[in-house]
Amino acid sequence: MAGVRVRFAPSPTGSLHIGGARTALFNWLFARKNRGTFILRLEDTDVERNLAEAESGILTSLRWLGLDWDEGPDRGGPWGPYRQSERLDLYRREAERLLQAGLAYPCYCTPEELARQREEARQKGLAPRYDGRCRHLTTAERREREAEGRKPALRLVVPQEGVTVVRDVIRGEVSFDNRTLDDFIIMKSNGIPTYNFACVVDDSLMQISHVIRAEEHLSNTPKQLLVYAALGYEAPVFIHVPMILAPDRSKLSKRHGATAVEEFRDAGYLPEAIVNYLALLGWSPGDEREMIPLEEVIELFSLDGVSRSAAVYDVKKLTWLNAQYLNALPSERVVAAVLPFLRARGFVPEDPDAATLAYVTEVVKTVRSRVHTLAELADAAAYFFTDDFTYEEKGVRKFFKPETAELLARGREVLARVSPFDLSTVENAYRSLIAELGISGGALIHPTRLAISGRTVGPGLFDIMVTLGKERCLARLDRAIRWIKTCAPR
RNA sequence: GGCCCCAUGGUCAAGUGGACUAAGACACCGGUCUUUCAAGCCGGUAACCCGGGUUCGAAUCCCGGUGGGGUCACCA
Repeated sequence: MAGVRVRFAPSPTGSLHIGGARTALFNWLFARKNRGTFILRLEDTDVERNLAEAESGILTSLRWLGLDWDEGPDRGGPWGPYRQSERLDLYRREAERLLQAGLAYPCYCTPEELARQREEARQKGLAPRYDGRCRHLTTAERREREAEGRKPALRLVVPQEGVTVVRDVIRGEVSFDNRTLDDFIIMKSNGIPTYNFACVVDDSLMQISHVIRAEEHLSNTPKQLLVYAALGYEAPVFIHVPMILAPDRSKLSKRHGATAVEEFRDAGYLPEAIVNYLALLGWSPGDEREMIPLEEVIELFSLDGVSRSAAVYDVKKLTWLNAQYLNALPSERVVAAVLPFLRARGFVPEDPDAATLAYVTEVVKTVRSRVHTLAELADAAAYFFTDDFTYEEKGVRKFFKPETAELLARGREVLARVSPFDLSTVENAYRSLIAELGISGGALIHPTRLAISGRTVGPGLFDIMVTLGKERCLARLDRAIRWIKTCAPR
């Protein structure tokens, strides 16, 4: 497909949530698949709701997910600027054209008056549409209102008959009776355009070829089509993708727990897993795999595979996929990702040296198959970084008997002589001791695990030992022996 | 409420008139492996919203109903 130009156009009123991320992803995939251009545009025309930090938060989330844009507010591009608040003169120019052509007109009704009109209509059981009362004001009447100091909003002249047909790649032709539409506002009285106007002006001027957005915008599309027609611009191809719903089947919102990309990041999810999961929500490559490398997703991506029905997102599946990635990704990648979590817990310094990094790598390899998130990984690995841990109470009851001290002392003795301190040598030595003592493996292994990790569950004991290193193992055994002698329950 | 979209297990989904006794995955349940917990492996429970058509034949096409969702702002 030649000349594909798509855009993701969030408004900086909050953080990027997974629904927005999925829309951005589909746009990005479509652009990359078709060697097109992915544009980021900020729709910051709502002065009231704009949040100062929101813009950088959204950009950060997008970058973190790996969804890079070719044109955008931070890097410019041939059709900029890419912030609507910086394009006001463009909208005014286009609005003026419409006004001159008689395709738009000033409306002097105040928001209060409009609210009252809507209320009245509702009382009568009518649709709350604007009745067009300012449409045929004479020049004198307009002047009169201007004299009162009224600042007009601008409305589009909408035909009161016929139908507007939206041609959507996924949904086919969707018809809207023009009588269900009204003369909607395109420029607010403060000189700032409304969404349906700014969006069309920008998509036209920025040469957008395909508008890929969530289905909630489907009913906006006939209005926008009317704007395209009035402006004399050709409409792009529309693709309304299914929405992502919360587990209770309602629209995603803050009260549904973690929904923002940064929340998932902070909870220890990998961008690889999130992107993979999101790609599969509302789209299917047609094969049976769940884990698909991004490069392949790009290759396989097609609008044909996008479904029509809304999808409920399932954190459990995301979590499962995250665990899959934790195990499949190169360990260096996992190390890099887990470092912030280790720093936050004070386990590694701000700027770890090569030896520390090598150690973290071993820890990651030892622990990663039994956790689902980076946060869990860091917690599960705590005893690899600090000697300051307590013994799990139920473990103490079960495995730390007075006579255990002697058992651990024997283990320590054997361990002290082990060389080299590698997996097979350590295991062979310990197993020999077990055989010699004529006890079950668990009888020695469980107390030892508790002694060196403080826990009753975790990686294989010998893996822990080797990763931890001889000195720390011996020290911890000594400490446990002392502890049992002084505080073990009788 | 008007308008619009949608409808396969709890969830994501394959399926485009016969190969459907309906795939796969998550979750759940069992088993297996094991020093524990995971992971892995093996197995199991579980779905075509309902009613009419069309057709030799319908999960698949049509109509109606029901259900869910979206949208009706000087928000985007």
